[in-house]
Formats: sequence, C-alpha cells, structure tokens
Amino acid sequence: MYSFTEENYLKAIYKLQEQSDLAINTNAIATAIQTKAASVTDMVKKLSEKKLLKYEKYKGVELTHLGKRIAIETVRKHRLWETFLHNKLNFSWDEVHDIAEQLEHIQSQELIDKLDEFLGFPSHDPHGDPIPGRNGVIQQNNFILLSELSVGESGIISGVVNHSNLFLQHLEKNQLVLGKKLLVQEISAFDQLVKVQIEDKHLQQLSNEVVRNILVKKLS
Amino acid sequence: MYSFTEENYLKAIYKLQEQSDLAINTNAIATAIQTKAASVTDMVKKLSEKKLLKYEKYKGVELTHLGKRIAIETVRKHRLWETFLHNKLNFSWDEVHDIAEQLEHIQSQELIDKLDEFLGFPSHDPHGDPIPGRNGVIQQNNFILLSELSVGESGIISGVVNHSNLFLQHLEKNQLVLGKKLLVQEISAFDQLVKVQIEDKHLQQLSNEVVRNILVKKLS
DNA sequence: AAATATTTTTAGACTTGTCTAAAAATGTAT
DNA sequence: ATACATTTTTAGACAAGTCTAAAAATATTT
Repeated sequence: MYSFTEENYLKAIYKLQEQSDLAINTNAIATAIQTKAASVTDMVKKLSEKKLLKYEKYKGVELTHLGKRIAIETVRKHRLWETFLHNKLNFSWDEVHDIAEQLEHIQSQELIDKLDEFLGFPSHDPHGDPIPGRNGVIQQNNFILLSELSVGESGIISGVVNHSNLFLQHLEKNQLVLGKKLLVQEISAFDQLVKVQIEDKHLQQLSNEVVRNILVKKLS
Repeated sequence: MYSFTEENYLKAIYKLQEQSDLAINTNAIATAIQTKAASVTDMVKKLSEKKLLKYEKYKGVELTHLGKRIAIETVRKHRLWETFLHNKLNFSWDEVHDIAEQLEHIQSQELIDKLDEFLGFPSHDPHGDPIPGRNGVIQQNNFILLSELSVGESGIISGVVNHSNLFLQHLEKNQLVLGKKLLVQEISAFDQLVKVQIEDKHLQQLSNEVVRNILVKKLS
C-alpha cells in the first residue's frame, strides 16, 4: 500500500507533531529521518499529492486525517513488535528498537491482529509507551516523572522519556526495569541526588539526569 | 548487507538449481521471479560482479559458494518464520507463505537465532520442508510419496510437493494435515483412486493428483 | 529598512531495479 | 546448410528515492 519510505516519513512527522504544536519544518524532518532537506522537500510534495499531508511551500507540513492514521498504524506495529521481541524472544530493552524499525513495515493486517492476540493485547511496549489500538485510539497514561515524587512517596517504573541505547543500558545495568517499585527516601538539598529503595531491598542514588527520564505510576 | 531483490534472485536460482541439474537459464529465472528476461540479465550481471554467481553470456548461471550460502540463509529465515506463523499465531497452512516472503528479508542474525530457540529448534516447516541449520546444513528427510505406499502400508503426512494455495486449502479442508497417520486400504485397479483410512477413523478416497503430491514418512 | 544569515526549494545528476523494442546469438526444421 | 523460431542480450527509458550546488524565500540583525 504505502512504501517503507513513505511510512517512515509519516511516522517521523507524526512524532514531531506530538512533541510540539509548532508547524513541522523541513529541517526538523530531515534531522529526524537522517536525510537532507532537499530530499524532504521532494518526498513531502509526493505525500501531499497523495493527500497524506498538507504542504505549503516555506510553511511546513501538517498530517491529514489519513496521514495520521497511517502514522499511528505504523507506531502500533512498531510497539507490538518491540513487545514481541522483549517478552517472547528475550531481547533486552535497548536491543528491540532497530529490529522493530524493520518489522513495522511488514504488510499484513491479519499478522498484526494475530500478533496482538498472541501477546495478550498488551497496552504498553517495553519502554512504557502506549500501544495504539486497532481503531487508532491511544490510551493516554497518567505517568509522572520520577523527579516529581516527594520524599516518602513511591511509584512503579512504567516508562522512559529518553529512549537512547546509552540510557536504556544504564537502567538495565542498575536493575531499573519496567515494573520495579521505587520508594523515594531522600532528596539531597545540596546536589539533588535522589536516594531510592528498590523493591524493599537495596538503596541506590540516582542522578538528576536519571530521575528526569524515568516515568513512574505513582502509588497513593 | 544484500538487498531484498538480491536475496530473492539468489533464492529463486537456488531452488531451480535444486530441482534440476541443468544450467539455470534466463527465462527460467524470469518465470520464477515474475519478471522479464531483460531484467534478469541485468541483475545476473550485478550478482556476478559481486561474486555471488558465475555467469557466462547465453550459457546460464550457477551460484558460487557464497551465493548458495546466502540463498540457504534466506530459505532458513523463510521456513522459521513460516513455522512461527503456523505454530504460534495460528495461521493456516496456506496463509503463511506470502507473509514469510516479507519477513525473510529482515536483517538480524540474532533475531533468527532467538526465533529458532523460541520455536524449539524445529527441523521442518509447516509444509514439511527441512529447515537449514545455522551452519547451512540441510538435513535430508527420507519421505516418500503417498502414491508409493502399497495396500496395507501406512505413513504419517510429513510434507507436500505442490505448494499452491489451492492444493493446501484442499488438504486442510479434508483434514489431511501434517502429522496425520494414514493407512492405505485399497487402490482401485480401474481409476487408481486410493482409499485411505485417516487416524483409525473415517475413510477417504484420494485422487491420483492428491496422492502424488503428499509426502509421508513410511511406518514399517 | 538594508544587510546578513538561515532555511527552503529548484535543477540536474545518480542509484537500484524495472520495462519495451530491437539486435544478436543460439537452436531446430526441412 | 539455409531458413525459421526461440532465447538472450543490448540500448534507451522510466520510477522511486537520494544527493550536491545554486537560487529563492524567509528571518534576523543592526
């Protein structure tokens, strides 16, 4: 239906559109997709002709309803495959992305539906990001940053903000994986280091950089 | 490493090479891959430059050791994915091929190894075809045609010769699936119809066309 | 508001893989 | 062995997607 490349452009534009309300400009897309601005201009014209986005020269782009639907379907596929790789094939947190980047372009609605069922209709992927439903609806989660917890409060690790391999590997190494329960014991007034207790066991000091990139489900 | 298209050419040539000892000519490849002879000539030159096959104008082609290895790896991926689709996602016999045709080109050695392990290191795919090992070795099976069984002999359905959807659907509809035990009760002297008993239960009459396309493991 | 810097677009070229139509080579009749 | 038929290759074109370099538009500075 749509090419590998078209799906990648739509997904990138969709993600940029999510993280800011500004118009999406050519350079931002070029950076996101690791290509040159000139190539983006060409592709954006093509997508515009196919009614997947609205494009006005020098004004940036905006996805149409159709374009957004395809972007979300691609995100759905990506996150289901990530879940499969992590839950069934035992890939670690940081290894799943690149392979899912390929798998998301396999064309078969039935495959995705059966995969979804096989995985038990998961609501979130291994990074804690919500998996869009068949209908394109994305269930918004009410996770907060670990840095927003006060002393004495606790939460369950439910996602990450930073998706880089470096960060994910760091978390894995320190047993800060999805589902772990954390209790904030102390926040240093001097350097903001956060002392947390992990699963009623050992204590760990977390840097500001770390706590600002972990999402938790707050336990009341 | 190698493109989608290159892998498809290598796989097609490999299969043609398996089913006959004659030199593989341009037209045969064109038919197998559903393209035109002129396109084959172009691609074959490219593959020859990359040392994946030996090509002499007007003389046909022959895979090199490297070309054969890549073809076998592709076959391995294809059959592992077919097994996954059938065994884990409950796709029927005839639905798995087209999706596996896409999945076989995903690039990740680790993915295939983990998939293999997840499936329990299967030796055969859902059509009874052997799955090449990591090392490229294909375990030859000693299956015989159902048409070769004599009256009174029995066997277990272990594969098919004809892989067409029409035939596979026919088998499925008549419960002639992998693993079923058959006992030959009678072979009509007049029209060669074979009367078989399926799993100690009901009887069925099979046409010559059918018995010549089912592979069985003979029970002594 | 003019000058400068940045962003975006255009123009033309390149790669991969495909095609049609014509030419060249090979194979088969008589 | 000459004529006819088939197969294969060449030549030139096309589509998708990318790139560089230059031109055009927009944004920012003074």
